[in-house]
Amino acid sequence: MIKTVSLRDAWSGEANCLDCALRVSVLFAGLQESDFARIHDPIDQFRIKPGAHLYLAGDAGEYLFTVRSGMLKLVQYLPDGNQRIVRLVRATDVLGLETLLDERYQHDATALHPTEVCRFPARLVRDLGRDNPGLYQELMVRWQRALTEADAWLTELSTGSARQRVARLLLRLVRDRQTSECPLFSREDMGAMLGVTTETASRTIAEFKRQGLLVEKSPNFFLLDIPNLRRIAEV
Amino acid sequence: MIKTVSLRDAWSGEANCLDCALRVSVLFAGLQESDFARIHDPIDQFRIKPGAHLYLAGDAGEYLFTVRSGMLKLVQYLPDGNQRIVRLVRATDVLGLETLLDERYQHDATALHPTEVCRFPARLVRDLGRDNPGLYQELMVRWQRALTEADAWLTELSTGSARQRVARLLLRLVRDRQTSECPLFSREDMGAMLGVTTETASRTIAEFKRQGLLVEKSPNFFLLDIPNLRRIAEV
DNA sequence: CGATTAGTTGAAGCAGTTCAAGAGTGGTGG
DNA sequence: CCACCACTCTTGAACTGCTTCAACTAATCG
Repeated sequence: MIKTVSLRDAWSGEANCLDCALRVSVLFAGLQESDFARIHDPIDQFRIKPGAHLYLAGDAGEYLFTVRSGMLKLVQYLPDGNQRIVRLVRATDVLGLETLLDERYQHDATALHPTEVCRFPARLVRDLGRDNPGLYQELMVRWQRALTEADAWLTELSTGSARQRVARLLLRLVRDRQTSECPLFSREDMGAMLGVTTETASRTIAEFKRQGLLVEKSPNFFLLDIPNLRRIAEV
Repeated sequence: MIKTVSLRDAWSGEANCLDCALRVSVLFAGLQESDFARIHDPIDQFRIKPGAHLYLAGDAGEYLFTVRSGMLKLVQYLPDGNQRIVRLVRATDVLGLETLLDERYQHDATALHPTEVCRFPARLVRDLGRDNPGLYQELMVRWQRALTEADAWLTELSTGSARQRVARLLLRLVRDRQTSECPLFSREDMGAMLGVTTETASRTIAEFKRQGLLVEKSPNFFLLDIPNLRRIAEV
């Protein structure tokens, strides 16, 4: 985990929040300039390499994170060691909401692609929230978004045949995007998302490639045949 | 399919929140007597029979509900008509949080057992929230609780063999309760919770009964052998 | 350049599905 | 009050899709 903005830059970090390219869609969207002046704690930025952890389940954290770019997986474990990926988080999503309630992190948060995040203390959110009811509104929106995602994972990605699940996952990855191109991740991760084995994930992807539903532009970067994938997903 | 009872028919009186038996654990826990004086809209209580809907996915609702007793299922549908139960809600849980964000209901909410709920307008929560930051705290707790439940359903109830899933579901139903007795629901619902067919759910329950892991005290009311079920759940 | 890791493919086995039929239960009406 | 219907639960038997185990290839990296 490489720290790209040091504590020393906290003040310019403040300015960064004001000028943040993501500001309209980010947690602090509703804040005024005067509010930002009250941010004394540093807001650090981190650049996370694929495979690196942002935090681990059970960690007593006091920080929330906003994803600037890239993608992370949230992983939970069963007592028998089995793991399950319960959600993916992408740009503008917030991680670690549970720390606002003094809970420990509920998942391992691990980068799948090169990822940039901003880190800020839970206390900061609580302080700002006192005078900014709008911040609570933003928080509720994020919580609900996470919940909707969680429900969708259950209905879409844990129901039906492996073919259907893979197709639905692929479609999900390009949703809200203009292109039908998308980077993929390891077959093992795909299996852990869909509740199938690595081999099944691999076989299904390989089959889709042979059928021309996927074209591999470069290693693990695919072009999707959306209409036909949609047909598979819904049948 | 059981005939739907309209909410009008299920009305069982206006609630007196001040004297509510559940008040310490309910959404309005932190409010003062003076706050309750501001509640002009009636908070109605409803009694819902098993199989009746509280609301349906897509309904434009303006109401939240607190469960007083009983149990409801939250159901989502796939385009192919397949359904999946994504959560169960019980006493002190809140339903319809999404209406606070002006979203439509995301699920069908259907009673599994005889159920009592209190209904209150989203607007009321928004109004009270303006002067009671504590109410937001309570809301966040409920949202996080729902999210934790959703994640657990994925890792516990949609992973592993049918035997494991059924065992985990049963254990979940008696968690936080002093007895090891628990009412069950239809095999069809169990299947929809676990992502297996009705037959598999039935076979597994029948097998557990034969093995003495379950004792049927009365129809669909069981006594659990918790230690041995736990062994099955975790292996 | 050899060593490690991720992906692919094959073959065998099995858990869960599918389809079908019978048993148990509750409700309705003649 | 019993006969009948509707519905859920259970069980059987055949099938199949996924897993398991294993081998091999392709890519990555010190």
